[in-house]
Amino acid sequence: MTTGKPKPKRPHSEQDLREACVEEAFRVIGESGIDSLSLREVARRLGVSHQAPYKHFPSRDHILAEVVRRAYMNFAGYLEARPRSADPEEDLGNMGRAYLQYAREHPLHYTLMFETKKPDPAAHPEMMQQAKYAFSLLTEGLKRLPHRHDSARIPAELDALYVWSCLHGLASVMKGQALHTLSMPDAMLEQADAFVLYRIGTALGRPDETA
Amino acid sequence: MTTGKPKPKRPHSEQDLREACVEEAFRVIGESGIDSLSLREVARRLGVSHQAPYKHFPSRDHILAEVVRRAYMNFAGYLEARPRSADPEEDLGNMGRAYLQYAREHPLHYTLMFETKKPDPAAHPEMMQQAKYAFSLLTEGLKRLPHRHDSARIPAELDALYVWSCLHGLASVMKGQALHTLSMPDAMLEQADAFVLYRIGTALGRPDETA
DNA sequence: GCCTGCGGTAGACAGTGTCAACTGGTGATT
DNA sequence: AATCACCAGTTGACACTGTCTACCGCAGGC
Repeated sequence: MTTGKPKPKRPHSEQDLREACVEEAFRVIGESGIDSLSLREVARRLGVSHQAPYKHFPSRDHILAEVVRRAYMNFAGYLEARPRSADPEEDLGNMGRAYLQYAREHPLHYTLMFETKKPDPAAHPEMMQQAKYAFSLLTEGLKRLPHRHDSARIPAELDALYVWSCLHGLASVMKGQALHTLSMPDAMLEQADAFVLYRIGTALGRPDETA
Repeated sequence: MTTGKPKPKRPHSEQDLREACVEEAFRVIGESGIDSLSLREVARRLGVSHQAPYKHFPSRDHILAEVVRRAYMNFAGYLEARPRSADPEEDLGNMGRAYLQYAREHPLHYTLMFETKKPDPAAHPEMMQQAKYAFSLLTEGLKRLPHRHDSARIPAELDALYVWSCLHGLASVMKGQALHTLSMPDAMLEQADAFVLYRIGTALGRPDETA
């Protein structure tokens, strides 16, 4: 009887409207950008009333927090799926490449994690849980490095912070089209990833250099 | 006669309403955050009609672009006011310290420059002009460095990009309270600036180490 | 003396997030 | 079995936003 209804999208088959909201939110953000995400738009696309999503999320920030949380999850999964290497040095390089590659291939997710005016981390701890985990991957990788001259004095977390700063800074800078307006030639930009990783290697005391 | 009017603020004495708008916008952003800036609020505070600012700015983005442009100007000025040193190495260190210090002391301006969803750089070239200038300060500083083993092959812009990535990444990471939720102890955070600068020095081949 | 333009006002419109009240159905309690 | 509570969803409002359009007064140039 009611099968003829031309619902805008699938009638969110089961009671998984919450799930559908999050997915649709991702889609909207991907199409129209982060700040043009509106719960009303999401509801409209899902063919439900403008207030329906609020039965599953207390506020706009809460749905955003969930979206960001999934971005962190996705990111951590990507880092873990990097080509593994028995050599800690090389493995860390793989992680660095994976990091920058992720930022380039999934600018949407990356923006969500780091660039977006996030909905107050303190208020959404479950969101930061995933962030913690992703960061721990880097720290663990660094702890596996062969001992360097200063490794006794320098905690791995500090080096993790350094490496993360470099990677995040580069990814962040590359993503914005700032560099094009800074008239940096494309040929140089293509080298950037490899070069920054090279410099990081130097900073950490690449073994084949100190030997 | 009309002196008794309790105008919300000064009656923007001259025809410098445009100027007053920008200043008030800064104030609003400082108080309520970047995205709660509304031209209506600005107009209200200035005691003019909600449409008055639009006589000076075509759109909300245009006033934001002007605000961001001034942030860049302010930032470049701060970098230039750093303690100067005849030694290029030390001078560059001073610049790095100034960079991080600015990010810490003027989080509002820093956010405006780098974290904010900016109003399409391509559409507001005068905004990016200031950005270019600030970046050139760094590049020039690097070009003044004593020649290193690879300075022939590596253009200064690439190293500028590396250094900027590190600095921006660190500043960006430190500004968000992400690190506190990442349970990094305060004592470590206090060392972060100096440590990252130290690592950058190593990466660039600190002279007293290669000698 | 007119007329044009510029800075300002006032009113409308389509959006938005969010609050409040209502509704229909389902599961548990009595 | 009847009742009750709750829960997902609906509708309607409110205040707020950016932006469009029309209006108004007053300056200066012809």
